[in-house]
Amino acid sequence: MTSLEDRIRNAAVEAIKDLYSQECPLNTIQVQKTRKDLSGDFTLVVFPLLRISRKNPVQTGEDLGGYILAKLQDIEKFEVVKGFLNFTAKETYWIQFLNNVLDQSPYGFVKPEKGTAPVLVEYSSPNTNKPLHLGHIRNNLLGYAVSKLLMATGKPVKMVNLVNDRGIHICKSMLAWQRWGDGITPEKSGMKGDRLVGDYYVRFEKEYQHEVTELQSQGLSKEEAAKKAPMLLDAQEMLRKWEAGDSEVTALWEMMNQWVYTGFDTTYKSLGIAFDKVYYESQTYKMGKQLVLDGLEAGVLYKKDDSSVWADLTDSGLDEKLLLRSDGTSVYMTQDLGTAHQRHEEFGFQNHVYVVGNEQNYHFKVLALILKKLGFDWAEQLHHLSYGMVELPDGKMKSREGKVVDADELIEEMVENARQVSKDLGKLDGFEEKEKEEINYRIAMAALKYFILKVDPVRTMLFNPKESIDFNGNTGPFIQYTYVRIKSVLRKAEDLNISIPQTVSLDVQVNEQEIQLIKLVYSFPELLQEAGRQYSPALLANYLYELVKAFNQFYQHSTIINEENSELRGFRLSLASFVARHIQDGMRIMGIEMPERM
RNA sequence: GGACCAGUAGCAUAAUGGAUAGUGCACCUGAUUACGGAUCAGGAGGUUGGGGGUUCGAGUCCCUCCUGGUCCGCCA
Repeated sequence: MTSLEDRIRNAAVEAIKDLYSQECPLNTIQVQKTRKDLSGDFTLVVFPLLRISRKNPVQTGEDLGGYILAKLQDIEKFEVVKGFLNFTAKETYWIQFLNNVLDQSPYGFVKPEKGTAPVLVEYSSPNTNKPLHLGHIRNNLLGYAVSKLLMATGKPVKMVNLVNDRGIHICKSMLAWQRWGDGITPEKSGMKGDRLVGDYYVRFEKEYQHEVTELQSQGLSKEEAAKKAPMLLDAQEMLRKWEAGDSEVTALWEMMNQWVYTGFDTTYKSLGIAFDKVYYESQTYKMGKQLVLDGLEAGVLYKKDDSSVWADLTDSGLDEKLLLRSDGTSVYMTQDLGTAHQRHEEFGFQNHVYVVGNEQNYHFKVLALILKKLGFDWAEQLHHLSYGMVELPDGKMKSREGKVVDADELIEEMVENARQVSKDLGKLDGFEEKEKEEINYRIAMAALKYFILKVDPVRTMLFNPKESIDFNGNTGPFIQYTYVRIKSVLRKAEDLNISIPQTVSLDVQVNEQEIQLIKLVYSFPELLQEAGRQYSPALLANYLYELVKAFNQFYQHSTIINEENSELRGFRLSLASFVARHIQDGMRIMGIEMPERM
């Protein structure tokens, strides 16, 4: 069925043809939702058409409004306010619309087309030398939600993770563990593996600073001291051994990385995220070299006297970028060129989304430019989903100063808070302990996830632990609460053997709140598409909040079960039941699960 | 030094170039012997960082300045 907005657009084109004898392209007709404080549902903006009509805005609006009203049966009336032509749809139009979507589940989602190339979403991408923190949480939640969002708009998605499991930072942890670990393991210490390894990374930095200070007191400059501290030299030596495949170093590296992975798995599981494929930099860090050599041969790259290889990006207003060191080895950029190429060969992706913080804006700009230089047209299909940092009320997180919000600790803190609120309200009294825990966990994660995802990704966001655990207002638990209340009503209906109709009568007298609710629902499919286009779960989050607010208004205003008119009661039950499913489906995109009671 | 991003009530945030800039928290006032009050209704709070420009119309686009952040490594 063509949407009413589209039919208004088409009718407007015809009207202009008939009334003014002019051709008017469809896309110049602007139809949008009417502001909610004015009467009407759809607004046709008249201003751009004045050139064609050669009349004033009000007269033009009247002309078009009269024509379109006569043409479209679903229009009840129109009104011209200044240069805006506002149409009101008939109530039966909305009820009919509801009837059409009642059985759609999930409503508004587009089924994935078979045989189309996937969208790759790379996210998480942790280093294996320390546990995940709040910044990673934003990354993980965004990556997962965007993936689900794209799936809901009909795109097949592959979620991939690129683990940075090699390099000097891992060697630092390894070295410190070797020296001071005394053979400790996660099992012996009872610590999560990623935490244990992270502690030795911190230990390294601490001891290293001692050495630097010591050297400085012997008269070296700060820079020299930082370069010549024995521990750093040892770590570098360890990295060289690792690259040479030294069996002892490799064994240590494998063992400690494994501890970290086990720890990460726990955190990933708490966050409810997963990947279709995991890449490891230890296996990809040499990639891309051949691409660069090919580029060199083709003359799009160049070699300096010391035989290092560079891309000249000055024609794009950027710098020169190193791609191969003078000893012929790859750098980070080279590796990313290689993995992008490999993934394109492997998946033939239609798009590749990189969920990476905005401090790497330059990197991804350069990545695309170089791929383009190398002759790969699909460079344009790469998209850097750049998100802002998460700051704390007292400023930025700083790993070195220990000013980080640990992911596991934060999650536990959120759960503890949910426990407290549930306990204070006494709503879970009499529930089994296991069930309580599950509910509190869902509430806690809803609070955390929603708090982070409702903010536009590009923004630097402030994470205030005190506010994030708020369960009122524009929060995840508020949305869950609305869902739970609906479910409670539906259970009650079932107990009373009141059935929920599959279709509702067009004759029911609906009220303002009900119409408002249906109109919001009507706008969802387009909103979902827009959220997908913008890679923005925030749009979805804010829609869902609007939706539950509208439902709460309806719920407060009208009785459902106790409504005496059975047709009206049926209508309200169908609407409520539909909204419950709709909320659940929408929240699931953001990785948020609904409790049945709370 | 160069480049990129952001700046919206006390705080946190929303707004395909469209109407009187929405919303939450906090603050004030009301509503219930409840289909679950973790709710709803109402109030107060704004020169959208400053200035200029484009447009019928600018928080949104352009220029400029201010503030904050990030990047510009033979690190990843």
